[in-house]
Amino acid sequence: MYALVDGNNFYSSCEIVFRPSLLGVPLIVASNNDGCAISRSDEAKSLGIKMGQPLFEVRRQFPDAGVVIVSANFALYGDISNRMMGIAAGLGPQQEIYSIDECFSSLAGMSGDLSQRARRMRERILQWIGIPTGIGIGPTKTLAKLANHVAKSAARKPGSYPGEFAHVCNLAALPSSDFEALLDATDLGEIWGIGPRIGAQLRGEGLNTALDVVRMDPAMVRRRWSVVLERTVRELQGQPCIALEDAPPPKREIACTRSFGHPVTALEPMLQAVSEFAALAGKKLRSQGSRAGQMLVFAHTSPFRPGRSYSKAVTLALRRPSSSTLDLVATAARGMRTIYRPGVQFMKAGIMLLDLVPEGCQQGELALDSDAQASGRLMSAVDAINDRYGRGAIRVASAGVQARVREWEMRQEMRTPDYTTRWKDLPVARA
DNA sequence: TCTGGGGTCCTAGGACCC
DNA sequence: TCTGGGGTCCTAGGACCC
Repeated sequence: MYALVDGNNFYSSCEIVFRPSLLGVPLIVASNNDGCAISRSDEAKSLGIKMGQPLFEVRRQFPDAGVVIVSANFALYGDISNRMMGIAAGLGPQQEIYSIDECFSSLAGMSGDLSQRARRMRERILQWIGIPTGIGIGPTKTLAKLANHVAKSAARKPGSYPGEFAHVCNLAALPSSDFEALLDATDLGEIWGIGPRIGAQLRGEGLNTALDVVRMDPAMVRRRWSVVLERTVRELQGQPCIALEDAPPPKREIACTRSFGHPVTALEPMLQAVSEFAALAGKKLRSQGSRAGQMLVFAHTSPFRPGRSYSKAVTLALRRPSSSTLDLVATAARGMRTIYRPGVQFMKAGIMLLDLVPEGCQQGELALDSDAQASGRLMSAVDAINDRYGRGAIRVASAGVQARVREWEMRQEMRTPDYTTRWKDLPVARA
C-alpha cells in the first residue's frame, strides 16, 4: 500500500506562509526570468490562469483582477520542502521524495485506519510549517496518485466527486462499485503517465475516463502502444509495476541552462554565462560524488521572436572524467567559442554534464594523481566557502566579476526574501 | 516588450561485429 | 540465379513527469 503526500499549489503556499495577507488573493509565482506562471493559488486557478501561461498574457487578460505576481524563490521552496519531507517521513517505514512538493510513502505493515493516520499527518504538516497538502492512498503508486488527485479536487470543488474525500482519499478502503464510480468521474488525462499525446490517441479510440482505461487489455495496450502505457494500465488495475525508490540513484546527467534577461550578442558575456553554469553544475556533480566524462554546450535565439533563428550545440569530451570547476569552466568556454556566431541575438544558453561516473572508478594516470588530489581539495574548499558565505562568494573569474558585466543575468524583479535561509532575511515578529 | 528549468525512460534505426 | 542470422552499442527523437 502506498500514500502520496503532495503540497497544494506548493510555491504559492510557501509564499503565503510568510505573507498571510496573500491568502485569498489570486497569486502567481513566475518562472525564472519572470516569464510565465509556474504556480498558482486556488484563486488564480479559478480565474482561469493556466499553468505555464506567459505573464504578459495574464496581465493583458486580467488587468483588474488584483493578481499578485512574485518571482520564483527556489532557495525558500527548497528549504520548506526539506521540512515538509522530514515530517511526512513519519507516515510509513519508507519514503521516496519524488519532487520538490511530493513524496510517496510505503505503508507496508502499518496497522489501524490509514485514512485517520493520513488526516493526522496532514494536520501536523499544516500546523508545523503552514503548508496545506492532499494525501492519496492506494495499492499502487499510480492509484495513490489518482487518489491524491481526487483528494485535492474534492477539497477545492465540493461535489466534484461522490463521497467524502476532501484532502484525504483512500482508494483501498472503497467498495468496488464506489471505486468504479470514482474512476468514471475522472478524466483519463489526470492519470499519472498519460500525457497530452497518448491522451489524444486514447480519446480517438473513444475512451474518455479513467474507468475506460482501467478496462483495457494490457496485452493489447503493449501491442498497440508501449510497455510504458501497459504498466500504467496494470497499475490502475491494482498490480504494482513501479517500485518505491527510497534511495534515489545518482543522476545520469546534470544540466544548468537559463534564458537571459536580455538578448546577448557579444562573445564575452556568453563565455561568462556558460562559465557560471558549468560552476553551478560542478557543485551538484561533486555533491553526488560523480565526475563528468562529457559536456554538452548549447545556445540559441528566442523561438518566439521573429527574425533569423540560430541554434547550435556541441558535445565535448573532457580529457578525463573530472569534477573540478576549473576543468568544467574551461571546457564550457571551449564549447561556447565553437558555437558562438557574431551578430546573433542569443536568448538562452546552457550546459549539460554527461557520461557521469562515480568518483571511485577513476583510471589512474602517471604524474597526474597529485594534481587531481590538489584539485579535489581546492574544490572542497570552494564548496565549503560558498556554503557558508552564500552562493557565488567565491567563483571563477571568467563567470564575470562585476554585476554590471553580467548582462546575461535573468530578470527576477519581484523576488521575495530568503526568509529561512539567510540571517538578514529572517522575518521579524512584532507584538 | 514580454514565453522556465531539470530530469527519466523507451524505441527505432544505423553501424558494426562474428 | 543466388546474398543469413544473431547480437551489441550508440544516438536521436518522442513521450512523459514536476
